[in-house]
Amino acid sequence: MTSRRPDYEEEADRGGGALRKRATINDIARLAGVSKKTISRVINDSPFVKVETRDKIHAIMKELGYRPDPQARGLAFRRSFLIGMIYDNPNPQYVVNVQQGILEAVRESGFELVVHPCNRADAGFLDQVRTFVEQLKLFGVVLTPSVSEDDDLVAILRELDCPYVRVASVSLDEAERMIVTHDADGAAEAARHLAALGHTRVAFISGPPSFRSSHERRRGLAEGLAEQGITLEDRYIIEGAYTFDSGVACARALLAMDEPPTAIFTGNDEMAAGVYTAARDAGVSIPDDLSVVGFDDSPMAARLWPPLTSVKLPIRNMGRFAAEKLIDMATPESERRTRSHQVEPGLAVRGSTASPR
Amino acid sequence: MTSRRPDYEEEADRGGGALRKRATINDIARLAGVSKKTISRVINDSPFVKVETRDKIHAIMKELGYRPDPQARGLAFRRSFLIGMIYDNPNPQYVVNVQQGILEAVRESGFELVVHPCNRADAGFLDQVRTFVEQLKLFGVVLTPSVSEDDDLVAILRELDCPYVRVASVSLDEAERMIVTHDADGAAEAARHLAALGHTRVAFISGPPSFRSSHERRRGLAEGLAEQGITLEDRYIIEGAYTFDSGVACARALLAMDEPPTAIFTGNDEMAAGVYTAARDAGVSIPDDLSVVGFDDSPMAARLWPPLTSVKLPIRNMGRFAAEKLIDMATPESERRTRSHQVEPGLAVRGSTASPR
DNA sequence: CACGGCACGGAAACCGGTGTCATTTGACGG
DNA sequence: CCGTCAAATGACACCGGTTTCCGTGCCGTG
Repeated sequence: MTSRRPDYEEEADRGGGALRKRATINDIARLAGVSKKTISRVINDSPFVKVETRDKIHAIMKELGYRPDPQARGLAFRRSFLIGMIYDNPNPQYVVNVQQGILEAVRESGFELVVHPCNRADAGFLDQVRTFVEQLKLFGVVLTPSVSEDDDLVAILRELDCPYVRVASVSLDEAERMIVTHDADGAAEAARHLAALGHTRVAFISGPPSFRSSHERRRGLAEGLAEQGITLEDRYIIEGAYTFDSGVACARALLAMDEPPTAIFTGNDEMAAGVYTAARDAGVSIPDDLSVVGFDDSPMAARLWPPLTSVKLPIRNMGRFAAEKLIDMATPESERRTRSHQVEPGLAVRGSTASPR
Repeated sequence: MTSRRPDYEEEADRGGGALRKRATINDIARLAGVSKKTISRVINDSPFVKVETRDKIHAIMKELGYRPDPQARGLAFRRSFLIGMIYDNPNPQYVVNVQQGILEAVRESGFELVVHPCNRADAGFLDQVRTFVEQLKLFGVVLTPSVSEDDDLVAILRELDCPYVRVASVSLDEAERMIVTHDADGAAEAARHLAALGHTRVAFISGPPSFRSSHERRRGLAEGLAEQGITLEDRYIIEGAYTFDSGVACARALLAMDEPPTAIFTGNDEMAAGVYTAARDAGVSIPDDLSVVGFDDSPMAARLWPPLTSVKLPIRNMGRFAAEKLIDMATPESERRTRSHQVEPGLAVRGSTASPR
């Protein structure tokens, strides 16, 4: 039973001094000459309040700078006004982008964002997430890969009656609860690009197999190449971890092969950066000796030299859209602004790809 | 009065189904055969409870998986169990690093982290932050540059009786509330490094003047150079914005000078990456024609080519230390593990610096 | 035997809102 | 003028804890 203890003092003068106490619902009720309940109705936009009454109450609220206490409301509602972001992605760049998007949507909504990293490999993973959601009585959560693919986790969220939106490379749930990134399509586009340049020995450095995206991106690549009559050979498929270091290691292995690939497609830009480093160490020139294509089109892609060709994913928008969907679940359909939440990958062609020698 | 409205339904069946209701303090009291008050005492680690009673109650709590409701406790305490991170840094890499550090400390403490970006240039900036802190009744906040340097903001936090820790380049408050990064020392070390290599025409691309660190880093650079009898000339000082694009623009301007600098020190690594791009466009080779030193030693520094020499700041630890200090404020001094929270900058020397021709 | 500190108990109020259900108000038809 | 019915509002318990303000055994001490 861990618990925050307020430096125990059973009955003591809690200092505090002359804090101008904030107005409460009772104050407003008294001043307006109505009951608490009516104030509550106004707070919650009940249609059963006379317009004049409502306006008058609004005026009083404004004058006193009154804002209902989220904690008290939450206690009664059995629900807080916090949105959670649950993630286990080893790539900080990805995380911060999604987060920015969520914050954009959250900022104008009155909710706040609680971030919660986790590790699916931990023994108590599910319990830990359950505790997080249950204790905070989260209003909803955004799940990013790979936790977004965890059906056990989703089952818990359903049990807890906690709304969620999953960001994933393929659809795993009702459309209402999904932001689908169609990774395979993006990878296929990269494949077509490489094939058009004349590459036939194409390698793939995947992310960890626990990420659905790893498989989707490989599948897309393989299918895109197959369209052009090219085979993605098993010997050219190697498993990374979505980290820079793993990219270096995998690229090293590929470049050391008797018949090394002429192009490497990586599961994300972090690993592509690793390929750059390994190539330099091996005296292999990009793009002359080796073409490289990344995935995500993170800010880093344009900063590398040569600038990295990369499958473009609107990661930030994905976060924004996910949060908007969540917030929409709380908005009456009538007031919901219809907005499109389609995510389509593209390909940003830069200097890291060229025809093989 | 913006407010989350639960799709109004005054009296409706809120679905929910057969949710196994969680145990409350009353259940525990009944089962333990004691009063609520005693349970409350146990929750808050009151010393006025017999050991056996406490153990027995703990056992019952454990069996029922009881966890006191933070919302209810918060309502009574007039305080939540959330820690806020307030930032306005334009560099996402910096933000995500601090955040990771905070999360490390927070994870094992029972608190949760709410992130709150903001913009000091906004008209309602102070009110907005006040609302954030007041509404959430934050347990405490971590302030990062440049909002950490805003005394008006701090005044509000004091008024709201909200504990805070400021991360800044110089001490601005009592030691208990500061994580000081001594940016000037780091910059001075970079200056000595460049001087030792024989550079005399050294330029500085600063961050925005609203960041104290911009001035500190310049000061440190100037002083370090002065030690070696070198002057940091005004014409070589140029103002960036801590962003990649600003780095490109500033470097372009510097390289176009009649007598361009032989070395550029940038306020952060993002801008250093911009210098790389501008140098390439101008046909200037790093480090042969131009030495570059960054600040932060972000992961990107090692990925650039040539790898970037950079002043090393333990950004992640800064976040961790800040959060630990905050949490310490809630821990009785007796139980506080004494830990050192010193931050010392260093210099990671890599391939982007060499003697001028 | 009086006294004081420890370890609790009990009832009620409180924190600041919401849900339930009853009651009042006003407009309208007869 | 009265009955009716929907609209508008109120009284009261409740959400899950904490605090207040007493009490009461129990035990050790002088």
